Amino acid sequence: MSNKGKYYITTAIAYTSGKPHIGNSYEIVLADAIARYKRKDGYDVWFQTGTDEHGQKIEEKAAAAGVTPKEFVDQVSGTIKELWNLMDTSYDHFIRTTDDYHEKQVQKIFKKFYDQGDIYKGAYEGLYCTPCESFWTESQLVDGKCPDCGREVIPAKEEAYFFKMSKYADRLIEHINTHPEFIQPVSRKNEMMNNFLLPGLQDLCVSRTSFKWGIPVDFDDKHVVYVWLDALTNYITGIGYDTDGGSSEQYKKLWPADLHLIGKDIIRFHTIYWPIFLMAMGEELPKQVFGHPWLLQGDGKMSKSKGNVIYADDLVSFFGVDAVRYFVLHEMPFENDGTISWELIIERINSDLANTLGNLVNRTISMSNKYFGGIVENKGVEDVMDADLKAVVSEAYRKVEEKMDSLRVADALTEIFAVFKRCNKYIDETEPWVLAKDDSKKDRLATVLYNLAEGILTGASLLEPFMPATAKKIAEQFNTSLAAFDELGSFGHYASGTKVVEKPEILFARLDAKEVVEKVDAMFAERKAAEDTASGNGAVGDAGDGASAGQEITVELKEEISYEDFDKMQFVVGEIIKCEEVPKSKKLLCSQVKVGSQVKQIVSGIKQYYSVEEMVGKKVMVLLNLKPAKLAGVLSEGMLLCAEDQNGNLALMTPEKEMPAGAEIC
RNA sequence: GGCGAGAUAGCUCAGUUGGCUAGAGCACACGGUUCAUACCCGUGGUGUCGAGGGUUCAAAUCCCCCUCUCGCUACCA
Repeated sequence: MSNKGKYYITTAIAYTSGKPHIGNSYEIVLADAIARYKRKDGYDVWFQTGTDEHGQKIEEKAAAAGVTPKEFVDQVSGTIKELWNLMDTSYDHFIRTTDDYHEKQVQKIFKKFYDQGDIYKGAYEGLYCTPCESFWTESQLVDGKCPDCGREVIPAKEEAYFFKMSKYADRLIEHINTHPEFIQPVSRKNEMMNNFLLPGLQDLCVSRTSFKWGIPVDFDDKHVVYVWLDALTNYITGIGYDTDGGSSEQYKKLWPADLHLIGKDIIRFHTIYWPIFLMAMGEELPKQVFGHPWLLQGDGKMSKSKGNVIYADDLVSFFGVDAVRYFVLHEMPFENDGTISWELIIERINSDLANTLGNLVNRTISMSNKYFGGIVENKGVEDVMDADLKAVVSEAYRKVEEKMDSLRVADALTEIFAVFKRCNKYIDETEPWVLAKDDSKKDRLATVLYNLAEGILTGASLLEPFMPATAKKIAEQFNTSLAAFDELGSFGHYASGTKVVEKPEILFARLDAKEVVEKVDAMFAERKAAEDTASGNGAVGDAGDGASAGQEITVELKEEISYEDFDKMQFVVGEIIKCEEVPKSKKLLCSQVKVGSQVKQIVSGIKQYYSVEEMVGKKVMVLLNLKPAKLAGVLSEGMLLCAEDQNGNLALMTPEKEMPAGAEIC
């Protein structure tokens, strides 16, 4: 096999706040298919994945579970690694951001940035906008005020380090413009350009003091490194990068990465911040970042509280690894989100895997046994109708290669299955059962079966990167091994005279949709019941099992305030006497609220949860003396108070007994 | 509000720089076949190519406008 050079591919590292659902697991399978394909295609592949383990959210989750953050992430990271293994993924290195070598380098990188002036300590005067919870630099202020809300900024409560993004912005814009392949799909490129780069990049706050679970800034231990700076560098620390110039041979060989495979939600971090960090380090930029779409659950929104979240390991227990790999790879289009549901998976398995592929192997093996005692021999008795089969089979590799080169993995699979479909058609064309009745056509029959075996094995060899176990099983049934890609252009590499297995193994059994769905429902019901019981006992520790239904909300305590602070705020009961949608806004409702003798106009972002009709007549809790502000051009003279759950659902606060509008809340 | 993407057969989608009777897969119906996992092969669509207008010999494909969906972003006092 020719060596086509190195190929370094990464997935995003998974955040260890809980068990990833099928939408997240999709990425590792996609990356694995590409990695296996490139390996087989003659590249020297390095495939890296791992877990992202720092941050406030993890600190909170660990506290809620009553364990240390490290214990928490050890468990979740272990779960994720098991899941990746279960999916039969062939990663070369699994990095954890809590690994020593990684933490050490992150500290050095941070220091280097600081020493060379890319990172500076945030100034103290007038640079923090409390309501926006945002830090601003002098240059970002508009007329000396917050560029977001236009109000006064006040001295920052906490110091922080900032990265001078703007310093590298022009270089990045230039790079993106001259490397159209850098951001895939291209529609994402425009989003990044129009929303961030062209309007002007803001400096990024790259340290935190509000929590401890992170990599400490070694020269200022009040601070921990911002998780994204920490996480992104895994791509280089994992292969031996050293800030001081002592990078490993492996690093020198592998960097820059050929492909960062990530979800479309984190494209911004990978195409703006990461390249800029690399520029600041003086390293090359990755060749390509592909923000893949998501697999969304079709039958109703996936939600933990409904207990219907689809996990990869559940799917595997029902259908087997390769069926799940096939589904997620096949169902995912290039640019739009894909859909997943139990019914869709069953349909795919039945039509493609059981009918087209499984049955093809089965009938071919059966005929070889029935007619020739299992010996597949090329007697060389050709017919004109063989030409087309051979053409389809021999052309397949080239077609698959073309799709894979542009990362069209789903289309590559379709090309492979075209081979199997052609084989099925060939059986009908040649009618082996008719040939079998005529002794003089014995050699023709043998040739037909040989051609079939050859076609199937070529398809199986192509299928190996996508469904490794299945491909191997097929080869075993034909008592041979899978072919290398560079053999596939010619027809006839299956050794004539090989004896196939006597009893064909069913590769994929046909499934009864109704039966499976019933079992699935039963499983979910059982699981939900078990969780309800568990949460009834007050057990909150579900480390590593994101399927938990009744998750406790972690309440983060804010700074203590005095009674005077509290007394400054004026809460009253208000009655909504009129309400209308704010034109040209997605979330805003504008209410006229009767507060005692006067009426205030208040704008609230609750359109998603309340209709205009529902609002009118409601008695609500109002913060009356909040400084008026304009929202979407409409004046708002106060705030309606709401409760908000972890999913962002809102509920208005109303008095428990009838109270008049204007009643003071104290 | 800003920027962008999309709206094609029951479902999921292809349709290159405008050009022959608008395609594929799945599902469905009928026919054929029996080696095989009730499987495989063949045949079957009168689809207003979201609505309207325009450019052109010719538009799903270009332009304008409208409706709806989605993404990113801002805003959710």
